[in-house]
Amino acid sequence: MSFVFRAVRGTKDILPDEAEYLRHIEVKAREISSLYGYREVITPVIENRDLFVRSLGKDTEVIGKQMFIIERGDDIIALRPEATAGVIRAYLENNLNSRNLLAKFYYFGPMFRAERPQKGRLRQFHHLGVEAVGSSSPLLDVEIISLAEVILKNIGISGFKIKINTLGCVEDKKAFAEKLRVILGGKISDFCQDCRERFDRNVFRLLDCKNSSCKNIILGLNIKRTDYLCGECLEHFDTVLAGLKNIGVNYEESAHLVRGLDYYTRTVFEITHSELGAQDAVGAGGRYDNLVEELGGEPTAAIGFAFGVERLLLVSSAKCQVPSKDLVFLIALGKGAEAASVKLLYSLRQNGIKADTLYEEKSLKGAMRRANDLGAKYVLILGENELKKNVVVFKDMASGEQREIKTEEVIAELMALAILKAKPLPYRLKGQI
RNA sequence: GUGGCUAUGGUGUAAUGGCAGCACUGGGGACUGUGGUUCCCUUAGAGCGGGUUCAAAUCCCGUUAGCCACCCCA
Repeated sequence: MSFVFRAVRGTKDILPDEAEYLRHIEVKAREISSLYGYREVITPVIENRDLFVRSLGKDTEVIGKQMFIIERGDDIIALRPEATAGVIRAYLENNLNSRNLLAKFYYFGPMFRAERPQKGRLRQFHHLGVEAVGSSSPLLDVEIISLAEVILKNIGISGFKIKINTLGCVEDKKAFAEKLRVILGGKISDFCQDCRERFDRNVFRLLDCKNSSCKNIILGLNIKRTDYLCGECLEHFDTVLAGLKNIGVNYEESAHLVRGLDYYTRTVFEITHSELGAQDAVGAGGRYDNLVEELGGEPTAAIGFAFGVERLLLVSSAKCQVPSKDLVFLIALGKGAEAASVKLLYSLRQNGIKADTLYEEKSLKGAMRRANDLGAKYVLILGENELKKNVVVFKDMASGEQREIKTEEVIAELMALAILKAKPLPYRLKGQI
């Protein structure tokens, strides 16, 4: 083949089969989020770069290496690597905080990170997430985690695992980081190269290093939550766990679970799926009680999570049936029948019946084969013979039975078939049957 | 970002330096205006750029992309 353009590195086309499934996930998630009282917010894909630097943390990898930057004059704009910062920006900019109510949002959209692509890791991918801004109640932590679980179950995904931990409030985090640096500082030469680099950037990361000798050192230190969390944070976490048990959410406590974005505080969680390989988190989230203040608002507690939609798509147990309307396939035979069949085709659609036809000249056999391939429920055949008699042939593909129906009665007869779920469109074309 | 593996019709694959083959899909036919099964015919291929060789899908270098692990994260 000659030269063809290709999708840029790390991006991919979502073709109809997959798109249909993606939208199915989206619709389900919307439905359920709405049941939980969340409403959609649509924020721009581009934001001021500093918004992300401020919220995610300047030393994080996402900020340091992975942002797509657009410079225009003096403006430095970034393609959003995640949505939470933008949602909080919108919340403050539009004074949604002024009513002093809990604000509950959900969102769906593309995110961008210039990472090296891998399975489950794209440069443009989609997040489906929720944020609840304005309460530090542990019941809200429970609600958010439950919501994540309910969405997964309702889109037919099983085999996932919810891991949960608490990082403590900002003061706790700060104190713990200092303490860790003191404890680990002396032994830093025993750690792997990666850990030595992480020591300054994000010392918590040493706690979940996969290197076995690092792991052993950490385990040997026997670090307990009670050593570094304040009473309030401990109580908060206990209430969250009790709340999850109360409504039957299965989780796994993971003392070493940490997050790579600076804004997280207190409860953090991650949902993993074993079918995914190295990039095994299908979703993650947590509290960020400090972020609203960090972005210029009053101190306001908040929590949220996001799913990686493409990762949900990779989970094979998720490949459930997407319901779709049954198709009526119209076959016109010969030039003489063309005008009448076009009229019939448009009338079917006007009446809410999913209908299609063949635009290329084909033998009846070829046309039938196509109807079969498309999974047509019924076939209508309109040729010279039928035209003369003012009828169409109506064939049920499953039973193979067929009969003639008077042209003026076709629409009414088809609409009476409940299986087609026909609902006429409100705007009517002229001259239909 | 680091290390590694891979790249053959639309798809999945075979051929270890010597005629690019198979299956599926697509198109046509057997079956004149009736689909699914079966059978027959048929279209279509080496990511890109160099090099070695009489000869390269095969060996070498570069590049691009995908994948795996790390890193990071959803």
